[in-house]
Amino acid sequence: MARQPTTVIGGDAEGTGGTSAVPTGGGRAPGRAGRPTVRDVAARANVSFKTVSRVVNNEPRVRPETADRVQQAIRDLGFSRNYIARSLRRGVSSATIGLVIGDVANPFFAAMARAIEEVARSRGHLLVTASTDEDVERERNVIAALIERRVRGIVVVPVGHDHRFLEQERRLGTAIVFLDRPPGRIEADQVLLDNIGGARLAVDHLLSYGHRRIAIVGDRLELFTIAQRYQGYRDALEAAGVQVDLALVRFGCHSTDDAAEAVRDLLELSDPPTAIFATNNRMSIGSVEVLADMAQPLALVGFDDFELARALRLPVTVVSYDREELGRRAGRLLFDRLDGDRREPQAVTLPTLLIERGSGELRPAVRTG
Amino acid sequence: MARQPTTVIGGDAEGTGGTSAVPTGGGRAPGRAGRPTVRDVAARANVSFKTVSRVVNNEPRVRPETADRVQQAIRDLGFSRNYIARSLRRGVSSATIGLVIGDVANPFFAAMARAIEEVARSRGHLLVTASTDEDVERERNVIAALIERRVRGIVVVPVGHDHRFLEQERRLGTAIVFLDRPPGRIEADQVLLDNIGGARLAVDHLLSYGHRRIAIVGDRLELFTIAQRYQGYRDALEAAGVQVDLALVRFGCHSTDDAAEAVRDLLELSDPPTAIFATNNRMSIGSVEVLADMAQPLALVGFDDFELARALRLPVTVVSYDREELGRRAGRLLFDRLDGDRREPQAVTLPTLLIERGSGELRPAVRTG
DNA sequence: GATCGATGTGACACCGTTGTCAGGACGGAC
DNA sequence: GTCCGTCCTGACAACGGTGTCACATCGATC
Repeated sequence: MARQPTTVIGGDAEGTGGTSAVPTGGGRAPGRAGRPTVRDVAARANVSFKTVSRVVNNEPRVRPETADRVQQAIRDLGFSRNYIARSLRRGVSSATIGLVIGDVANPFFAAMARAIEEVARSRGHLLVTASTDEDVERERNVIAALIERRVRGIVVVPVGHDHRFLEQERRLGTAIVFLDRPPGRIEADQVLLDNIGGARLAVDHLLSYGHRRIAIVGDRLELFTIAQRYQGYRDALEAAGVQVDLALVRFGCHSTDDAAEAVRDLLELSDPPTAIFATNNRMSIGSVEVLADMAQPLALVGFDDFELARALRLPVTVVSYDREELGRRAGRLLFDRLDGDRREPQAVTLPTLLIERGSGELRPAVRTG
Repeated sequence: MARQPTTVIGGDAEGTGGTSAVPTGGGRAPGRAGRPTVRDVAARANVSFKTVSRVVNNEPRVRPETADRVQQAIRDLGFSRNYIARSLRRGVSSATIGLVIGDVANPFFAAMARAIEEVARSRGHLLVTASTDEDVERERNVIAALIERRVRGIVVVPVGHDHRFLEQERRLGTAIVFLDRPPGRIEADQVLLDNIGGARLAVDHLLSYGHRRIAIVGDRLELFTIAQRYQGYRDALEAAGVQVDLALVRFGCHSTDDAAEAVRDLLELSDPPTAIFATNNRMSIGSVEVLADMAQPLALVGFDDFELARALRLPVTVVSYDREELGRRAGRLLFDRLDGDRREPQAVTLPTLLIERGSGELRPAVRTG
């Protein structure tokens, strides 16, 4: 190792004064500046550039000795096939698919991204992941950017409610699969979760432990998944002959703090709930922070599992599901389309599962009014 | 909405029998099959295809009326510029950069990915993210795939210990920045964490609370970051005049369960530790699961913060740092290079920070031997 | 009225591959 | 020796844009 690179701790990388360029190293570089092309390799191996192409693509009908010479030249020059030119010529775009999600840093999306990447990898494709921050305009921009780059397909967790602009794209050959939320105003492939069934599972569970006053805490009701879970909540109560008390319905919470606040507020009611259904993991976490400090905590079931749910002071019972499977199914559907599947748009709905950990198995406390 | 898409719950998407193709819709499609090109637009707008190119690129010197006509034709045909062709001609690759990490589903990597994506976005670039699963061969394959696609630069959290194969790529114009771990056998830009300093912070903290028998629990010592943290541990002890007791040194744990096992084992020693330094968040979680059940828990400081660390039964004191900043710095360094920065390879090291939550502020229990 | 510069547009080559087709070398059958 | 088929190789167009250069038009200037 020649010498240590300049070190800068913290701060805004002060210049080091040095202006020496990165050493250009030994003379392997091809004649012209820039990357070696098939022609450079051809010249070195004394063949036509078409023959180089044949070798690179493992086409038959190349004499072994010729192929060896070409391979050697490829190694000598550090040639790497230009996928851009290849894609252009082939008409089909680079072996790349796009993923449009709310935020990669959110574990929910990250798990799906990983699963889709895995499917893509098994098909020799790379994955371009773009975050929308749940912003409709960004969604459109990002999708346009992916289309300009001619990705072969796009998996999208949609934000907007009008995706007609994608209809034409689909006709032109870009496969599109909607994930976790349905498309707006077009028919298209979609992979969703059984939100209604999952919510029913949660609420039925609480009902079976004797609860009748069950609160629901959730994010914005405009979000498809949240609306669905509310639906399931109402269905379960109705089926049990319990009337929905709107005083126990709290939507519009976004952060864990919002949820904690809502729960504290519920506890102040003259006729407080005995159980809480939290419609996503942020709601669960916010709720459990309040409940865990109580001598006789309310029961709690959350939708969506989260790491450490079992390590908390009050281990949280949740409605869980397979995040990876969601991504995997979307990925498979996408590649099926690319393989020429021409069936009518498919809608896949994945099941949920209740995991008992304690918080959901608490019985209503005896009223000490 | 015409009719509901076919619904399939769970299982392996049984065929629906239907074979009707997605309707091809109204006649807007260009003359030939496939996507409209500049030539199609030109024909419709009665201009040369070069003029279309001018309009698309906002070049000056196009009469407004002409531009309007072209814009209209673009809308009519649903034209989207082919970035692949553009890239080929421009010589510079599509506005895309690559990110090579262990696993997107790991929150540590996901946070960095998000930060890098944000930098890329502000520069009009998209991000291709690829996971290596910490496998050396996959690392090489993935990097080769990125290079074939001519990404403009690559940020890599390296696995292997020999990256000489990248030296030539860098000469040929691909910017490369190493993140979180240093490159092997080449000099290159790198953004690292102050692992040694962070470990000293943790151990000094425990020493200041009176601990002398401090155990260390960690993953494989071959991992750069773990080795560095071990170094910091030894430095701190040495500076305090405490000799390292190898009985308290436990490496090779990978899962949280491994860590819990190691901690239980440490407790069985005839002269057990009074405190534990966990070298990453899995180790912290495994340790805290054991400690939280003790009447008089050992003190614990972990390296790397994790969600809910404060909501656990025993809130965990950690050495934290800014994951996003790690990614951001790497992204900025990358784009600086793409902007023509020719300084010698830079090494940025980011600082760490101790967050007190309780577990690290426990004093040694009085021996009741 | 000729000259000039600015403006708007088009013709054409080129980026680095792959697809098509043509053709030379060689061996076997007649 | 001729013919044919197989095997190997090369010439050239094409993919869909961008860069360069040339040219037509037009108003201003002397």
